[in-house]
Amino acid sequence: MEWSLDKKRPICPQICEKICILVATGSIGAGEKLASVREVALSAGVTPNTVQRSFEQLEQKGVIYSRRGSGWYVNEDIRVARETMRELVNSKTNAYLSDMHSLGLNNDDIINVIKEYQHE
Amino acid sequence: MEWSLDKKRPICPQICEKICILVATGSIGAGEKLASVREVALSAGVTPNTVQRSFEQLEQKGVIYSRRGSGWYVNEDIRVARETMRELVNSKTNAYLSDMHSLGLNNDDIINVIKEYQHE
Amino acid sequence: MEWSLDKKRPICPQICEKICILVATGSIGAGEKLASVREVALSAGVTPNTVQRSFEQLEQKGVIYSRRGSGWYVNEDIRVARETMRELVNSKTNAYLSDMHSLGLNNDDIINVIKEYQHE
Amino acid sequence: MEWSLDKKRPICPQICEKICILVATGSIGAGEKLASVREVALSAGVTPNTVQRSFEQLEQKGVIYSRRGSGWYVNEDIRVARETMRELVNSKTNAYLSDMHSLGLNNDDIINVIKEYQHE
DNA sequence: GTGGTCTAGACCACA
DNA sequence: GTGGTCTAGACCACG
Repeated sequence: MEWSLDKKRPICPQICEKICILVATGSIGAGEKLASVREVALSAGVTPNTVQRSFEQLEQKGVIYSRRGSGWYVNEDIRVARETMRELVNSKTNAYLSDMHSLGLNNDDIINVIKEYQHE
Repeated sequence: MEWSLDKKRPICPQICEKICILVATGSIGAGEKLASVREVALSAGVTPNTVQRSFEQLEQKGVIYSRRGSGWYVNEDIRVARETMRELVNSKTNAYLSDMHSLGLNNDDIINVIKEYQHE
Repeated sequence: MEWSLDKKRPICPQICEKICILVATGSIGAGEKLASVREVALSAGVTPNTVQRSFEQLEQKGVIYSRRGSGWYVNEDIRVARETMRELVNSKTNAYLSDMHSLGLNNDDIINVIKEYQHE
Repeated sequence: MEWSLDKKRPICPQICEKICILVATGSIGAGEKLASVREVALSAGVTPNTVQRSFEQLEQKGVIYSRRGSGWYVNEDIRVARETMRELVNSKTNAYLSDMHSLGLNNDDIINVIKEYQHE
């Protein structure tokens, strides 16, 4: 699995997001078992500690859950994952628009800039 | 001057961006003297230390320069400021689009999301 | 580690130079972890703040880079450090020769002056 | 008169040095009248305040002296100016050699670097 | 008055 | 533990 983490930004939330996407898009099915903390840590090039904390945060959100001695599993109800994804889109879009506005761009400017990028 | 800084985010880059906009849009003319570090600090409600760092970063980018005991001045060539602003827009847009794509949105989705937000 | 800093001159560039030399000469290997900001501050007898600024300046030159919560690491490519050192030598030599020339010394005079000092 | 001051470094000592050289080399003769503070300030592009302080420092060293209502004059004895110049050479050379040594260059290296520059 | 540098100490999120 | 950021306040030389 390719994680392509940005080492300049906090690792933990990045891992949370990646897994959320995998769950929300069905790449990891409901009820399915996740790779072990150690495996994820190895493949992502981070410490198991960090992966553990990511999983715990996802558990708290209700995306996954743990079974002692067995591992981590995707929750049967993946609506939480989808909702989390939607919130991510919202917050990132909000932040982006806010940034662009303070950089002096109006709504039309922003749309144009994005379209330029997409055509490249 | 109204700074309207978001205290939840790093102050330094915010000040850099604000000044950059003022220079790039001509609100502060080429060669013109900026408000002193202490004045900006007072009006922005931050420490002179923070303003100093912001100005130094802008100097290193070639947007402004300092004269000891005299003050900070806008560079004669404001193209640097314009270029810096453009780079900011680029990097932020790149990051945003990259995030949206990894969240599973395609180009049309992104445009739609943004338009939704702008209508609110 | 012995820092032997000259407290009469700005500390920040002195730390930058010392680190640069250690990297350029291989005393700290490529990819290797540096002592923490706090450790360096302690051993050098300065504030962590100052060390932090030094490291950031080295990062911006591409000599080292940081991993949040982990530490500072030497860049894999140490050519940047070597280049930075060479530029330091250049700029200081340029400034020195320029000063000597405006003090009325010609090339031979300068060489002689330096040799005198070295024999002391 | 061409002053070619480096705006990034303290102005006052630069003016002092320039005048010292003019006196020590005889470009301004012993007992001769200097240009007025205002004239120097104008031609050098600095404030009269700065020139005034430079002259006062030179007076304190015994290089020049003032006659109320008349202006500033070179001291009849220019040995002080020559001595001051020599001290400048000494201190700058000391600083330069110290810098080079901390950059890891030995005596031979330094001589070589300087010769390289002079051949350019 | 101005910029330039540093100290001392705090708080935060991250590994 | 680590880096990242900021506050508060000091001192200096310069204009």
